[in-house]
Amino acid sequence: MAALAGVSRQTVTRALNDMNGINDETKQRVLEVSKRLGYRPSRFARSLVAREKTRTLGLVVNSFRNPYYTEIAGELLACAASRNWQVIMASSESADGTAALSMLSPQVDVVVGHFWTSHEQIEQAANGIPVVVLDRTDHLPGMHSVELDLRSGIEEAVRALRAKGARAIGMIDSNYSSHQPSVHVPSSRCRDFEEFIDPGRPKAVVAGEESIRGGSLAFVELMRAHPYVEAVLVFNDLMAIGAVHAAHTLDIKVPGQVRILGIDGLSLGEAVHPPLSTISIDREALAARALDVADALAAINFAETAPIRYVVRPRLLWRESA
Amino acid sequence: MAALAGVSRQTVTRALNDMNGINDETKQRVLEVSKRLGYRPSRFARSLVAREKTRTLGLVVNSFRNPYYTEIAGELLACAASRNWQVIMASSESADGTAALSMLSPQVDVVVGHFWTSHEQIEQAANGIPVVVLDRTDHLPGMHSVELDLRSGIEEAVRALRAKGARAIGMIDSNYSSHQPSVHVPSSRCRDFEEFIDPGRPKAVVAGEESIRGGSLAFVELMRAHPYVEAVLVFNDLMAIGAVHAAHTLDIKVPGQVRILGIDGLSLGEAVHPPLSTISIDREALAARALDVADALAAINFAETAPIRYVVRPRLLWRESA
DNA sequence: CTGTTAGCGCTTTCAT
DNA sequence: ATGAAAGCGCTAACAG
Repeated sequence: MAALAGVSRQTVTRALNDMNGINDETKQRVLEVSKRLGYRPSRFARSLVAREKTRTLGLVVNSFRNPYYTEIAGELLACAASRNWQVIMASSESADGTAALSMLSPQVDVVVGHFWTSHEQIEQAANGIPVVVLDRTDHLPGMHSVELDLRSGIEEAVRALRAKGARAIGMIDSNYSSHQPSVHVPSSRCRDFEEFIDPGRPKAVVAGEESIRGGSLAFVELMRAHPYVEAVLVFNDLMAIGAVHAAHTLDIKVPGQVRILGIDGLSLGEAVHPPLSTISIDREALAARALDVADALAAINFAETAPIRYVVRPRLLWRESA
Repeated sequence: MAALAGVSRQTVTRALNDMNGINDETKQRVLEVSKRLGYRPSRFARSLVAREKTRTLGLVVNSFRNPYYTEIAGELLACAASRNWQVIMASSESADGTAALSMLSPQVDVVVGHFWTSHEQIEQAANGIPVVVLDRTDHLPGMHSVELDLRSGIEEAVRALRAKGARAIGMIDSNYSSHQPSVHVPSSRCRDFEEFIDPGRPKAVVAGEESIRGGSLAFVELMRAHPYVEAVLVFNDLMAIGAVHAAHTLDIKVPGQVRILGIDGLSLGEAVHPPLSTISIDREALAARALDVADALAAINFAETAPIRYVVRPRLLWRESA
């Protein structure tokens, strides 16, 4: 304690926080001693007595390799800063996020993130801290959420592609949910898609890894197996960019021969040729809604409440690839 | 206090942390009451008394739109998790980072980030918290740092491009440091580059915005002004990807007519055609060194020390564009 | 201007 | 198995 080095507890506080009611000379002396001793006030004790407790939000980021997630993280950080929240992040790179969640839960007031596991597992890992689940199309009982109405976007997209003259429409899905590579478990995006396609037609669906390369490979496979397709809906923009590259390699004209439509609305999509058309997700709104939930919970001091739910609607962003 | 609702303080603690030495029945009763009241132990008081204080690192991310920074953030997060650090992030999107720094400083033990301002400004915003400066090529007096020896990488690159037969080598620089668009203030990457180019030759340097689009525009401008260049070093991979696109549009063969070499080593560079050659920065090492500093500081309990400095060397990654 | 007292909300230690 | 007391390191409020 720096108090030993001259004065009393309180005077040290006054000097370090430069409050008034202290002799300038004593202040200098205290500051000097504290520096010499390398003294640092404990942030724990400080926040314990602080009148206005700092509000901290935990964010579980799925992957720092997919710009979709990092852009959401960026939006959330910006939004959080403007609303006076601190953000502690953890990433769950291909794990299910519950590990990250249970690391975070003791340090924060609320956790926001993409979680693909069951309601029960999330609740258990949350350890009593409220969780805001992002981006699920299905609703988890008893959890706050900012959902995504991709279904309506996909319906609109299929209709629009038809209107543009595409007769056979295929899809490149993610193989993420398929634990054995041999059997494909359709993602919910894929299930929505299949529902809006005429049941009569053969299904032209191929799955790949969620990356640019995965999209390329899947596109090649799709065109080999179903050469008749005139439009392809792709699980996300990253894979769609890969598909555009593959089309270029295969010398297939986009959108002349095949229309390619991604999902996400990444700005990266502007960088390929032709620029990627996509079902665009309003990530700014997603972040803002998540913070709305956080603010609402803070207002009632994080007491138990009925789940707060928001839905964000995507919109079609027609660039050139479809 | 849930103690009012039945038992005493400690019994509540015992129940909530399920410690032993408590009747199973009382425990259940306490848990039930605490849930009904929506009771949450204060994380502030908890961390105050915790034997092992949680170590928290602040990370100032420059931009969530440039994968270079998000990938570093990802590496840091992973590395931090494995070494038992929490990470609080703030982003400084195009601001100078001191605002983010001063937001973070009361909440963390040490701050890591890219800072382009002066030593004094950083120190002031840090408010006594140690700072680890990343990626500067110049050294800031009295600050811990993980520096980047880009100079040697650029020298090697210029030499290699010459060896591959490129006679005139141009550069696309960032206009970030130029506050008026009309006068170009060369970045340090650019100054290094110019030093390794024969002083006799006319300088073929053009500056643009740090984005894919900025790279495209700058490439077009460069080829118009200096049609004789046979190789181009680009400020970063994002801009280099733009340059590759522009070359495609202008029908310039890469690497046949012009070799294009980026800086950063983004995996995104694999996604363009031809795949981008680049001066690759080992982001994993960068993150690891930053955490080495943090660990060293934690070991001496964040007392004042002489600056700790690491240097990370880049390596040339020859894919196909150069 | 400075020092003393009283908590912040929890956990640990020691009694019961 | 439970309760009482002490203290984590700080700051607010009051005394001197």
